[in-house]
Amino acid sequence: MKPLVVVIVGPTASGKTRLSIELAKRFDGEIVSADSMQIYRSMDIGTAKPSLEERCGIPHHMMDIVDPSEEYTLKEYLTDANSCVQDILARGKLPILVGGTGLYVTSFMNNLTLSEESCDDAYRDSLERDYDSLGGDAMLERLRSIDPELAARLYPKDRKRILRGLEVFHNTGITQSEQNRRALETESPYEFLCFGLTADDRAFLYDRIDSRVHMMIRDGLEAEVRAISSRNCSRTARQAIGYRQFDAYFAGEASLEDTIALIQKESRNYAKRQLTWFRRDQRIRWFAIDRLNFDIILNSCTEDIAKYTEV
RNA sequence: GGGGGAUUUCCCGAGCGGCCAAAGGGGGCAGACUGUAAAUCUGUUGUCACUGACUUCGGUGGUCCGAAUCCACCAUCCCCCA
Repeated sequence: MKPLVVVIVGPTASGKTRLSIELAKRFDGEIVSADSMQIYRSMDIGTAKPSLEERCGIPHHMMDIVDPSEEYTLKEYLTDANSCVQDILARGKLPILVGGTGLYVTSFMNNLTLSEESCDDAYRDSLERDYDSLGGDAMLERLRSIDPELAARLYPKDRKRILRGLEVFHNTGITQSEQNRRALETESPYEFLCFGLTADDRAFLYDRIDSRVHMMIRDGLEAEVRAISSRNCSRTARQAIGYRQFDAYFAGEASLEDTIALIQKESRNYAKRQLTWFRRDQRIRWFAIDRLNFDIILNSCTEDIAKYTEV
């Protein structure tokens, strides 16, 4: 029988952290974060990292492992998270993968294995310059000549994916389409029990998001962002919601009130995208946080896990 | 008390007699997305029996073959003079 990994997903502010900690207590588990921003040190308030008290002594992995000045990508995540999980299992504990970064979670569950890629910053810069001067259509054509399958799926405006497609081929010598096929060939060595948190009433979730942003401000988000933005952030860390929105405010071009509203809005939009991503995954067992109270959800999850561990 | 301006679909905002269910933006909704993913991109957004019909552009009543667009009155808001 494959070792069990419990997975908890859902949009921001749906209560993943709380559920994961309670489950960890019950099953002697350890948390493996699947969050692309909680990876970063000193980005605590804005990424809603659980405090030490909240963690209740439960070990949390894949959090605070990288400095904001460093880039961090899927490839690294998969290697790091895998060794975390193996380590936890080796110690006889239950790994609980929890996070809202759909790409990370899905890739982990599907045991995506990516080939080595040597980074070429000069090439990347030249691609960006070409895109800006030649335009999206020309770059999409360029991609079509090496990876027609990928190009067929993209629009000229999708700068990021077009350039990434070209870059991957340049760095590895194999097209992204081909690699994606190969990457999915091996099945995961783990058995997953996957729980999803959602809300039947979207407004309910959005209210929680809005008030959570207010709490972050109250807890000192502004100072945290100030401290970080004085250093140079990597292009991945810079993408975090709750941080980049302060730029206009610090430049004196926006009020704090507007900044808060912007962060709330972007968080809501993000939650919507997370839901869209996770909704298509048939392995997830969903719980509506606005219909079921926390204990009911916790007990359902507990039963499911117990069922698996007894066997 | 007198003079001028405004009122548009969820919001902002264009439209100034037919090509207007009404540009554009925002927001919403839906979707895609397995190598920067809290990123990036796409579709949709009056109603319905949906290649057509119906109800919308503050209200009422007119002019006209035809009005969101012109006229009259009413309502509300803004500005200027007193």
